[in-house]
Amino acid sequence: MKIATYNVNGVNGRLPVLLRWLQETAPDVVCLQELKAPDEKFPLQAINDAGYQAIWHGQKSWNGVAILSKTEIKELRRGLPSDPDDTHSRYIEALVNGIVVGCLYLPNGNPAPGPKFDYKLQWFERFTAHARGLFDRGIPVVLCGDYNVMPTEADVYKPERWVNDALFRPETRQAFKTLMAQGWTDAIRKLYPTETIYTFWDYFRDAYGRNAGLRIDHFLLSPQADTRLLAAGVDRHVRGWEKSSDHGPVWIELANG
DNA sequence: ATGGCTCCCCTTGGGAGA
Repeated sequence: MKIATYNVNGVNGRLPVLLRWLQETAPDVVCLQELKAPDEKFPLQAINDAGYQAIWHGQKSWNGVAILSKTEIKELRRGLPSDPDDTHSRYIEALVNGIVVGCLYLPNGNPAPGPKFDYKLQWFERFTAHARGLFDRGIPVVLCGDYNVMPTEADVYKPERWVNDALFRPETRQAFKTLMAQGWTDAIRKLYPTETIYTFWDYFRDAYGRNAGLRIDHFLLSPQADTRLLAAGVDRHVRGWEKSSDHGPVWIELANG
């Protein structure tokens, strides 16, 4: 069973690239972030025609998350618990094939310090509290998406340039560590502990051509999912396509349960 | 330190992204 995550940076502007990638790699489940579209503008017909069911949580202009699946998908929740006033569409969760799949788009948080950074850290705490509950259920859980965190210096092309950035500040890395301390497995780092692997290359200065990237899209696995991990990777070449997102798709392969 | 590029919007320049 192949599960992928892809920050599309605009689901409608990205539709040709998204469909091409779906056809080429045929994941069973796909988590999308940054739809940048309200619910009524989600391109359901094209996604159905590509062979996927979908649930989505949209928002005009910003954010927005979705889960696509080739098989039956049961929505478990949209939005995180504990802040009904949060208007950002950044989390959606479903049960697919006996696996809980959480799709997240963690806030960027720049500029830091400031209210946006505060919101990022608060969102991170709410997410970590929710993750605790999922972890304690003792079932296969996959939490994937754009975490907007480079966990270590190995995940940044030039760490010294990013020390004051909201994606790499000590508070942000500490929040990620606190989450991981619950017992989650970082799928990419488990299989490739020391390799340089990026999931994002910005649009400026030929960052992709220079491989000046960041690893910010992650797969966290509960122990019951981790024991089924067969493979993981980044579809790096997709970033080189015409009209690409600034992120590349990331995926894992799990053994059948 | 800045700005480079690309997305979105009741667009034509601004906010946000990372």
